[in-house]
Amino acid sequence: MEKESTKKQILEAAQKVFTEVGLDGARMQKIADEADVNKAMLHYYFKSKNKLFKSVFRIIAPKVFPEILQVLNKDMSLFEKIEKLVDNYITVLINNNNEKIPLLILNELNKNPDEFSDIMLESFNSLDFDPLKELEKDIQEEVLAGKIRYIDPQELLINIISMCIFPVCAKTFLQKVIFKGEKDKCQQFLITRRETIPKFIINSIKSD
Amino acid sequence: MEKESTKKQILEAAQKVFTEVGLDGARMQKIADEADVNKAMLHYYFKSKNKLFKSVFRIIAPKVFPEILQVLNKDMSLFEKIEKLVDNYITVLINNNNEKIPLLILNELNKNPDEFSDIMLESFNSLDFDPLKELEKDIQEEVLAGKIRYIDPQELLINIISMCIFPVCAKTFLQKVIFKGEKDKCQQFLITRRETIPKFIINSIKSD
DNA sequence: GTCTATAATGTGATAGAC
DNA sequence: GTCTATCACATTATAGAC
Repeated sequence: MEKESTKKQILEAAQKVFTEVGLDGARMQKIADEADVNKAMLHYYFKSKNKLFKSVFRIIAPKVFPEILQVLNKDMSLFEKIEKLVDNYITVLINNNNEKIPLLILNELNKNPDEFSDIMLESFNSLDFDPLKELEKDIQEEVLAGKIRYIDPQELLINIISMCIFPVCAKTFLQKVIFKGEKDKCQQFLITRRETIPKFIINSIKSD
Repeated sequence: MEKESTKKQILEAAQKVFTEVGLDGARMQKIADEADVNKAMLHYYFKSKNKLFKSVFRIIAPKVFPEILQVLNKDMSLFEKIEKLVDNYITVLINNNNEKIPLLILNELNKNPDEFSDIMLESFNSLDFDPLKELEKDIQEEVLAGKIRYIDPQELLINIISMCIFPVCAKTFLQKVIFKGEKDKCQQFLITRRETIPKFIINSIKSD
């Protein structure tokens, strides 16, 4: 019988280290230290570094992608859905534990598509509805009601996600280059995006 | 006297390997093989792996950030500048040699801000004008002319960059999850963004 | 399940001949 | 400047006692 607490400690420590320095940069000893367990325990529970990473990946991947999209299946107007979707993203990504997750996922997906893109797809398919179909339906409705111009649902979704996620991935860059070292202003900017992003998007698609 | 061709071969091979697998994932032997030179040559010319990486970083960083912004200093209308800026980004990023550069930069900037953010800042400061000030001026003009609503220049610039760069970073993900494996459709989508992004932005800021 | 000790390997870096 | 040979070390992984 597994001791769940040890396993959980390892997974949490591993997530921390992997998000900080990536798969290649991570050291098993560092993870063991963070988890406050013996290094041999890592192999006892997860066999290898790669398998440990996969376990972490399976936990974090759905957080920043399909889970947040649940809101698109709710009983709301398109504009409300956009506001709530952005709100969810900013809330999740502002969290210190989560802000480095997107970059880690994009990276490992890029270096090893064969190994990881199926995991992403699985968690996407675990949704009990198709976000793009749902979005298309909402868009059609609002177009018919004369409230918005038509926009391709893929374009809309990708624009929303880009504007939510990219600035978080580029936080270090923004702080230094765009906000000239004023970290507070940068953080404030990211928080304010809860309002500015929906405004920017809705302005773009609403009928004149 | 240095033999320039060898040095150049190494830098090109290093860029290739580093963009593919990152700093930690890269192997000096692999770089030597790609450059078709002896591994000892890498140390002869660049002392260490870290210094080689820094040399590469100094070359690639300006490509995706300050160089492209030159267009903001041209004699064009705000709308024209937006169109040209997006066009430049898509052109550069569609190129196979460049598409993985943004992710590499964001990553190493994140893992080691102290070491790399100054390099980014230097290349930004090498511009002979301030892109944000210039953008602010253009925005003010168009607001006075009644052509657009006011938008914070930082917000505008970051939105543009987000929508140009993020989908390229997330290409593997988009291919698999959003475009269900249809790579051609995904590539077509990225190319079409030359037109859809400016349209999306201009629609958002123009006066009703 | 947990630990120590150690094997097995990979890898950045250098010395020294040419 | 270029090469071969090799060092020195870090790191994943495992064997085996408790």
